[in-house]
Amino acid sequence: MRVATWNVNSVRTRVGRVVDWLVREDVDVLGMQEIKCKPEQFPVEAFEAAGYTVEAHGLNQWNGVAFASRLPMEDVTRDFPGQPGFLKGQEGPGLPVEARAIGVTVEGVRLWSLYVPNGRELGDPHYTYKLDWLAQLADRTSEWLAAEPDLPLALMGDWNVAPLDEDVWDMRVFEGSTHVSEPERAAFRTFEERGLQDVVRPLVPTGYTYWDYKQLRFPRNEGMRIDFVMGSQAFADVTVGATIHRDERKGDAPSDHVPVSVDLDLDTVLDDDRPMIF
DNA sequence: ATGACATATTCAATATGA
Repeated sequence: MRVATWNVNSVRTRVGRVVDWLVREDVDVLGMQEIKCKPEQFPVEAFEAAGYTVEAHGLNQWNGVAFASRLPMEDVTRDFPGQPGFLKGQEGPGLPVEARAIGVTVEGVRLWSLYVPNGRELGDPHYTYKLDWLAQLADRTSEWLAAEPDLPLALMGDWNVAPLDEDVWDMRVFEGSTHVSEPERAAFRTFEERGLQDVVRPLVPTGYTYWDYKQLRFPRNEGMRIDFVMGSQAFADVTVGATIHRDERKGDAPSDHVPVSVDLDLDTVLDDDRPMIF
């Protein structure tokens, strides 16, 4: 089974590219971020014509996440429990929850498509929101894995954090900026402490997943690695391949992010106690 | 110092992005 994540930066603008890529790359399940539309505006027909069904979560022109799958999707969950909300100029609980998380189960694998808040600037209320959002998600991750230690689970999406210095082209440019600050990196590492691991980096050690549209960032390869597939041990155990699809940043009207895919071998048997039958 | 570039929406000017 091939699973992928892609911040498409408007699915209505990108529908042709996205569906072409799904078919060309033989992708079974795609988690999208920044669909930038409501479910009723989502171009489902193009996906269905290619054999995919869609589960979308969008409230307005901002944010928005979705799954497209050619395998059945079960247990569709919009928002994660305890997901913090945001409203400009206001603080505290009870704020509107943005469309930044959707979970589905495919072939027994639990998948989340996540669009982590940007943070805007250090000290901005949106930065606090980002850290709270990640902390709450980490707590849910702990609870999910405590309940089901052998669950193949992946949190995938646009994390809006560059965990390592090498994940940006020049750390000097990011001095004092979001995405590389120690609190954000600590928030990201929390997921590793709670039992998840980046299943792509060991297989694809270098490469960016995002290049700004401005200032010739892509031609100069001045990018950032901020899109990740964070898998549980059971998910990592069945991961047999990974690809950052850099070529999707080329050509007409690309997203500023490229897709990241992982290949799972769900027939892999790792249980040594199981009798072998030939 | 600003904008660049791209996307959305009350189609014009603003919000958002990383």
